[in-house]
Amino acid sequence: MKQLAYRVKGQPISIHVVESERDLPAFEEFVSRHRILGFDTETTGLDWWAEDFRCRLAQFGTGSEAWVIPVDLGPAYAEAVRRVLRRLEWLVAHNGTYDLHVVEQTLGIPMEELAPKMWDTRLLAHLVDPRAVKERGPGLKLEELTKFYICDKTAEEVKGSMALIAQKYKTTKEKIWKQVELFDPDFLLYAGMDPALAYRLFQILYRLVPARSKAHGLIGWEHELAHVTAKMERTGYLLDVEYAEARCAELTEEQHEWEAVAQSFEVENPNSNQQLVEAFTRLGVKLSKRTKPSKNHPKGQLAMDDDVLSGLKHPLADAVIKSRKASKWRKTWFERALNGRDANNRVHASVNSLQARTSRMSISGSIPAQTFPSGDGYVRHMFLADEGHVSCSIDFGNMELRYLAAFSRDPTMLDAFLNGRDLHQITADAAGVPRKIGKMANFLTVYGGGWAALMEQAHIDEETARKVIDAFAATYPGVGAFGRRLADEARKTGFVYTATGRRLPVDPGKWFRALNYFIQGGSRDVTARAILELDKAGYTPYVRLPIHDELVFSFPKKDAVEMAREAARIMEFPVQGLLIPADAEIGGRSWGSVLEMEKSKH
DNA sequence: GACTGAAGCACC
DNA sequence: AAACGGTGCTTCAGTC
Repeated sequence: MKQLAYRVKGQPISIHVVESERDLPAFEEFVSRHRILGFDTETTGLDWWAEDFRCRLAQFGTGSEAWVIPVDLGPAYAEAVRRVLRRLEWLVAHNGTYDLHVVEQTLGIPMEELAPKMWDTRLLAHLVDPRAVKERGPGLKLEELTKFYICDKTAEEVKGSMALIAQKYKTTKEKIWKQVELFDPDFLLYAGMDPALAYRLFQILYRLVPARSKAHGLIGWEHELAHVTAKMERTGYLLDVEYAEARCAELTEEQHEWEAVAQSFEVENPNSNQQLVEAFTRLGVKLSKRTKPSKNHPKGQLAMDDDVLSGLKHPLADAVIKSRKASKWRKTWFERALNGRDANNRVHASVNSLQARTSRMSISGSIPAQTFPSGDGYVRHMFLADEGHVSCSIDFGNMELRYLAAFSRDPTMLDAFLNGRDLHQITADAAGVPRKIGKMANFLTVYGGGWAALMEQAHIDEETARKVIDAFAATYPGVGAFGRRLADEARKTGFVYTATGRRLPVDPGKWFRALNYFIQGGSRDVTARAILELDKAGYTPYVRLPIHDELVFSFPKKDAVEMAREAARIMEFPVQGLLIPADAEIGGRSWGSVLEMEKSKH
């Protein structure tokens, strides 16, 4: 047995490293003295679905004592870890859903068995303060939280250690996890500290969760939700490899075609705005739009975005737009999915159930689904319902605006939804503008936007924009009053509380954002509720992804209509007496076909 | 090579 | 009085 020692703010943490099977009884004796322990794993990478994925170390610990078990050494170690995981009453892990995948894939304990007894410090941290470091918050990563809540120096050392180890092995931070010697003392120290820090964070964070959040049962709720989304991650989404590869080839060809055009104007790299500005200046084209001011460029740089380029009506501009797009679409969506697929051609997204500062979920990794182009099925076609299944999408109708109507109690807005009137048209009529602009004004209100934003977005003059915003305020006075109430609360307390008792911090001086946070966070909770209710009804195996106000399903073909109807009924939810309806759309085999089906109806 | 900020673009 | 909220990914350009 190897012993390592570390100090956090003068308090010792002893790390015991099991080196042979003879050490295992001492480890199990340690565990038997505790009901709850911090837990973490070190693996060969993050791709838990890969065939060559291995768990290398498993670590357990209290705030002052940690044990490192080299599970990669043989079945006896894995068996001991399995026994211990099953015996412990509670586990504490940071981003525990990842460890649930690891344990399931490499040790064979189903997620369903461990999930009910796992506490996730990432979820607790979010309930305490959801802000990223960039937003002047504590952040959500273990290192960030360690720095904020425990000790600067420890965070730096632990964070920096893997980078140093990678240097020592003359490799990259990405590859080090596979290459580092199992008993490298630096690696063992890094590994042993993790469960100890998670354990300490748990003790600190639990009592910092707002009483109001606790009273609403948010802690348990978020844990349940995270486990359901982890099951979705595990299921993965079936990839149409042929289709994806064909699109890659197509887009590569397209990109080269347009790059050649750009080169004929002596632009080597269409992604370099510097080169583009030079080229257009050479060609005598006047540029004026600037990007927002920054440190290095106090006046902003000359903008080269789609808006500017398409306005130029120049063959170079056209080529740049098209080559940029072809390359981005291929790399971000098709290649990402192809590279992330498992042996069964399934792709596993990261569904981060509690991510944004407003609590919205995010989806990242191999399926950044929240950003898939929505115009047609070009990208979504690559995802297939299972064999014998069809794709189905169920989305909430007007979720955020209904949520706003329900809580603001504005009579006109409420009436519009209760009696099936066209809200966008009502706003448009009040201002004497086309419906499209009325719609923009409605959404802009949810975001806290004013006339300037409307002017920019709708390409209208200032006078018209002001008129529309004024008309909105006059038509829905309850919305303004509600927004002011939330802003006042934020000004006094620094926070806005959502209907589920979640505390969301608002930046000083930006109190108007309280309304958006309330709506955005509240709407997310309606989707979260739907996910949990669907899980109880046995629907999780059919759910592929949540995307804000939409859930995508794969249903057996013969039962699809009935299952879709039932799922939509489960999802629908009344807030403050106003129903947020859910509408099901069934397509063919591919996700993209749902969009086509929808189009053909209208 | 790693990291960061900015710009750009894809969404709700 | 006046305010466009929230994501993820890629690339460039500059720094360490």
